Amino acid sequence: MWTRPGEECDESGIVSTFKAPKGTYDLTPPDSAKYLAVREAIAAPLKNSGYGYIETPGFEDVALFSRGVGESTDIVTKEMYTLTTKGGSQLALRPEGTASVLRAALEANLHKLGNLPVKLWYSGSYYRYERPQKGRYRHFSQVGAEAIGAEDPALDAELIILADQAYRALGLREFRILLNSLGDKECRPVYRDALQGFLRELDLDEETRRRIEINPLRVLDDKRPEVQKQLTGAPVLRDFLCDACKAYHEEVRDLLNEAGVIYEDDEKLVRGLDYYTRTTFEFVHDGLGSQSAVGGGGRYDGLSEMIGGPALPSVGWALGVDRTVLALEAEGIELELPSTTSVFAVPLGEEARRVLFGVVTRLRREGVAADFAYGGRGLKGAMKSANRSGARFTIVAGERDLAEGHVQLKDMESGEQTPVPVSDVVETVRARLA
RNA sequence: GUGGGUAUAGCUCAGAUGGUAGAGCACCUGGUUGUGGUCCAGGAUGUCGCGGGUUCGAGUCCCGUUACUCACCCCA
Repeated sequence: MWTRPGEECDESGIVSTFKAPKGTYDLTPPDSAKYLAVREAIAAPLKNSGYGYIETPGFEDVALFSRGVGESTDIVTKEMYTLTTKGGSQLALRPEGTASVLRAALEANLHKLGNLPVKLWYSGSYYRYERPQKGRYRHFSQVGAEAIGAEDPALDAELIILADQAYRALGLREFRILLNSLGDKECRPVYRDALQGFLRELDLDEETRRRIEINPLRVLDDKRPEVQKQLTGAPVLRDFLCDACKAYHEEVRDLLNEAGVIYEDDEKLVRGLDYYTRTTFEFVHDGLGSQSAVGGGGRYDGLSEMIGGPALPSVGWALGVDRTVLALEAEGIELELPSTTSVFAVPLGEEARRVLFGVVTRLRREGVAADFAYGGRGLKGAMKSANRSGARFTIVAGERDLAEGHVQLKDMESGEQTPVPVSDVVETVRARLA
């Protein structure tokens, strides 16, 4: 029994090929460039608005998530990748970013350095054990932002405005912003009771009835028509908001209006993480199929205390990188990514090889993106590589040219080729690229 | 966890009623012994997902299995 590279045999002799694990995928060139650009586009407005970069481990104590995200959520009860270390610690691959970032900020005492709110942004991989489908993967990528330690409607508005700005900068137009307030620890429990009373009278399956007792607000989100039909006339959270929550929410809405950000009030928007209070919002895109949320977030005034910290009212969001890329594709948007290579060198023969390799090295040291025809292909093949590289210029040289002390500099757009002395190549190229 | 769909060349896919595989794109070679992108001519490529069954004969029919995919659920 033999195998090809990337294949292995099991004991029965069956050949299998290694593949990315279920629900994951690899980012490879050229598509990977799009993901980098999306991450950068989302991060840019944050960097420009006082948010500092934070990076936390890919795994945390399980209890951080079960206490933070919430025991009643599917994320914690069904979707975490958990493991026990050799030392007996219970860890989980992070299913979301907020709890980790807050934990790290508390641990580093960032909130004691003065200057609240602490504004942070991050970018990384997250893991949830779910049945994969379009836009939903077991390993996914988010860029997030958190503003910790201030209760100020302008902060809620700022974050929504920055996300809106990021999406618009990417060229997205067909996304919608859904906005709601979930109330606080004063008014939400009253609403919860009223809603439970209403829901218990309905004809629902067992699973949903269980949800009524654990997290009744999420029943409002059920997509099944037979459920939605019964929900007409359900008590609406808006009617239960206390005066403080109402005023806060109105202020957020006013600020968004003044900023010209278009949003929709959606009193059924609840979101699946337990820590949210007051402002919640979601960015949805209708071109993605079932997984329409490209980003979401909200205020989480109680989370810090839930994980053992002081009272630190905070607000944040996370945007899905994978889903944002899907949204771009759905709108047919091609990002204008600059060519990665400016100059491509094609040597003919051994001596030219050494000379041009030196030229390429000098170009790179001068900050010019340059590449080289490796592997000894023929001239034709090397020119093909030059063309594929997207380089504006190709440098060709063989014995004939070197004998005269120059190389051929070819403009790949016009096809024009001119001899340039070897000693002047770097300067000439820099001048013509400028 | 529950349901549906799909699986043929590197990619996208065609192969009514069973008769042992095709297109477009991509790739390679030549036209141009030192020049890409256009054009012309030519060329290579498949255990038809895997295992079993029916049949003289299976890419095609039946059973099983795996993978992928979409939707429910959940969410970024």
